[in-house]
Amino acid sequence: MARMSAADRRSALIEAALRVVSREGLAQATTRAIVAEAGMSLASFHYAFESRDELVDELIGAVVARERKAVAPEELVAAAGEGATLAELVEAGLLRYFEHLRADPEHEQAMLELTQYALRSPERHPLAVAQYERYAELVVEALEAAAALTGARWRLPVEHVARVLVAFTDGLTITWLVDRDDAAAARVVAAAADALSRMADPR
Amino acid sequence: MARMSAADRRSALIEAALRVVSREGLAQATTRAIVAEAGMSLASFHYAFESRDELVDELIGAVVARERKAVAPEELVAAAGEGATLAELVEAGLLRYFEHLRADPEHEQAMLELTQYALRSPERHPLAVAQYERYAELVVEALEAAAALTGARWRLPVEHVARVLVAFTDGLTITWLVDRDDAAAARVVAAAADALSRMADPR
DNA sequence: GACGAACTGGGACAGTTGACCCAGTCGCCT
DNA sequence: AGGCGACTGGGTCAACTGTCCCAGTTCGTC
Repeated sequence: MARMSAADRRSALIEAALRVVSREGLAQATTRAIVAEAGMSLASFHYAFESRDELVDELIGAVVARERKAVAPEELVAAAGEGATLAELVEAGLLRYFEHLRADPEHEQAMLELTQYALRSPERHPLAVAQYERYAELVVEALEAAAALTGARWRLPVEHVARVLVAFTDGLTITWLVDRDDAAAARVVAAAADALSRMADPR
Repeated sequence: MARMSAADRRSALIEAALRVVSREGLAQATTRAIVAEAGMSLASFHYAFESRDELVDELIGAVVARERKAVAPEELVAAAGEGATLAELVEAGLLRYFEHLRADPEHEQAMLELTQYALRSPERHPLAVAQYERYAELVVEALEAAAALTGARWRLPVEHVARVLVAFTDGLTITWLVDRDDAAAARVVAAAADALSRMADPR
């Protein structure tokens, strides 16, 4: 392996770890599997990280930090049409997320596993909380943009609406990962969009 | 350890395994941890089961089979009041589930972990599918009873409605396990009940 | 009470895993 | 060019885990 700085090595290992976790699950993401994926020796691992636990913690932090807006509101308007209602916009956004899930199911499965892992120990629980706060944050932006675009007003604090949407999204994710039923997922999306849009007053 | 039949031993081990998984997670549910919980020796384990994998598969089957109606419709009527609407009944049912979740979060977390474990290997995927089919089945019964009690009629096949409700329930579960925010959970419940009840025509 | 089969306990073993150590090599700075 | 600190590779270790074996014990049946 070529020489690289400790910082580069850390991120290379984190990338490799994410690939291993996605492909084979967290339990199979041993130090050896990760360094093999990254093409390094075991010593490099412990040169860059104190322990496997430290890497997993960083991995969670990294995936959370990288989580990007799945939806740019402008695109949604393009997708949903010019005079789209709030419900239509929300539905278009959920469908966008669903496409993302279908394109890379293993990634979402990895996220779920990382959440569960974090939930298992008190000192890591905050990582899971941060992960979901990040989700909520992204959703808040989207919901505000959607309301602005349609002239609607959220009747509840938008953070509350976002939290509900995050829950719906999670349910959609798990159930689809289990049954891979696209039509059923579409019904969840429609119901969620309907419920969500009722939390706002139209313009 | 007293003598017991292989069948008794199998179920005792499965019970013990469920306790270990709930308390410490699937990864920590080693053969030794399980027999310690059951108060047996390691040899008894492999006398009763071919392998740890076999036990885990049986465990999934067992928890799925044991999954009982969380809600008896009559109780819900009592809880929601005599002239309750469909939406109120659905909400009462969801709240009943939520109380169950609050009373034993570790159990629901264990169920989630078992699902994810099953999702990870093709030959076990059907176990997860069966698990969710069982959930849907229970929900179907409840939804039909609720519709009958209020004289409402589901506009979609009730199986479709059930699948949506299962997804909402999962989302509620995960997000609450993460943030333990009861008020936020109540909002999810209300939104879900609203969305669901719109899938029916009132009497 | 004797007998065979069912059952049990303790120990053993090989494979895996996280961690680490040390001798060596490389790249940068002076 | 030389030196020093950063980095690397390979080997090693103890702990843990799943599995298995075997000598012994206990139970139901005759």
